[in-house]
Amino acid sequence: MFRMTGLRADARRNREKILAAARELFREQGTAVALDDIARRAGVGIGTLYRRFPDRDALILDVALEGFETVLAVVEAARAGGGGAAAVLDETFRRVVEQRERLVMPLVGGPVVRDPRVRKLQRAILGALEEVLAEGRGEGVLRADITAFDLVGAAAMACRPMPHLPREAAGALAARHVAVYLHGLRPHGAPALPDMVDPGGYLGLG
Amino acid sequence: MFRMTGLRADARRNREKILAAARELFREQGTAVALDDIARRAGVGIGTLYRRFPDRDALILDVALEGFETVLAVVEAARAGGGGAAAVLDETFRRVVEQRERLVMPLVGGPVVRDPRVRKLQRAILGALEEVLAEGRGEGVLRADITAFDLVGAAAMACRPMPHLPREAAGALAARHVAVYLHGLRPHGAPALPDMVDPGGYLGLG
DNA sequence: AGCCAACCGGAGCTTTTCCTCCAGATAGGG
DNA sequence: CCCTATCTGGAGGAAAAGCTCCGGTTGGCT
Repeated sequence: MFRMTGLRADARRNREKILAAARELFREQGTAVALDDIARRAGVGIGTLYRRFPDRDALILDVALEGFETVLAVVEAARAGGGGAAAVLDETFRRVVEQRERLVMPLVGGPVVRDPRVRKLQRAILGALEEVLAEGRGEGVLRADITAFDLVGAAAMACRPMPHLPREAAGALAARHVAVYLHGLRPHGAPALPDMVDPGGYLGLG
Repeated sequence: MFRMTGLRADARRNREKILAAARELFREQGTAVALDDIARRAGVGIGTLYRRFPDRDALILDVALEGFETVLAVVEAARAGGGGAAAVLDETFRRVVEQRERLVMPLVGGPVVRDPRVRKLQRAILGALEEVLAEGRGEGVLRADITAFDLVGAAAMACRPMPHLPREAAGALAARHVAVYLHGLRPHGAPALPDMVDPGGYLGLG
């Protein structure tokens, strides 16, 4: 039989439940949330959580990794879908908003920032977006001074947790925001942007 | 002598230090952060924190209140500055980004949402923005389907904490994002927006 | 079906956080 | 400068969270 990972089926299921609960609670209360609460919301024992994630940072890291993987998959799927650069960006942001509750990249200035797998995913995401931008500039549908970093930042902002709002309202807000932002990316009559500052490394989302 | 509040000078100073530390830590780690940590970062004893803020919710509420007050002041100052609606929005968002580290409205679906002072400030902010929008539509410089709620949401997104980035990089990112967003608010060639969903109450930022 | 390596849950010990209380310090009016 | 109402910091008991360990359960191979 095909094994997705080296884990047994029940273990894999529980791992997913824990990650889902962690995503929710990180978004609602931040990464300082009690691990007991995460286990409780996941419906597993605390021992199960600690077996799979030796400490808080390991859990944060895995949540972040899945988030970055999802983003990369979204960008690649949008590119594979074809169309011009504008269409690719539309599709990318549409899917980012759709999956924003999964895109929890806890934004912690800790071990996550230094993890090589995270950095590799970041490079892949930025690289793919840069290619899209290059195309778009060639087609004249995108202003020239936008960087891939701007786009990742925009995605991060649109994915901002808003746990005080009903889910659909938060989703609608994000979708509308992104629509305006994308429209603002067009070169026609665009005023100059403030200077970029080197981010020096890690990019994080919601 | 003029008393800003009923507090003694040292008490007022410490209150500010505690709020500043709380803002930082809420942004970095979320509202579940240990209150001891907040007192330590503020450089005051834990007793001082508890005397001023009887529990976590009181602290969260006061941080939120100051944030909403700041936003309202920003909007009103921008309107007082004059110019057309577009200029008012430019100025509003410029200052929001400038003060984004102070605009911590913890986004917790708890007591904050129900506090009457918070709701009053929200109404004032939304009301002021609606007037600006009405002007802007009259002048033809703003697309007609944008709501005040969209604008508050945009501000919240731009204020998103990004503690993993150097401060200047995060600021530049926010400023550039807002510039693109504002450009996207112009009606020329704008595609239709997704439908709005009623937020049902509380609005929160950063 | 039968077996066993892998996994589960939570009791329970340790560490941290919560919160109260009060002896000593200080602002600021007279 | 002195007095006192107000404020401070941190010790310390209670409560919660962090973390480990092991008896019992279960998936999945044969």
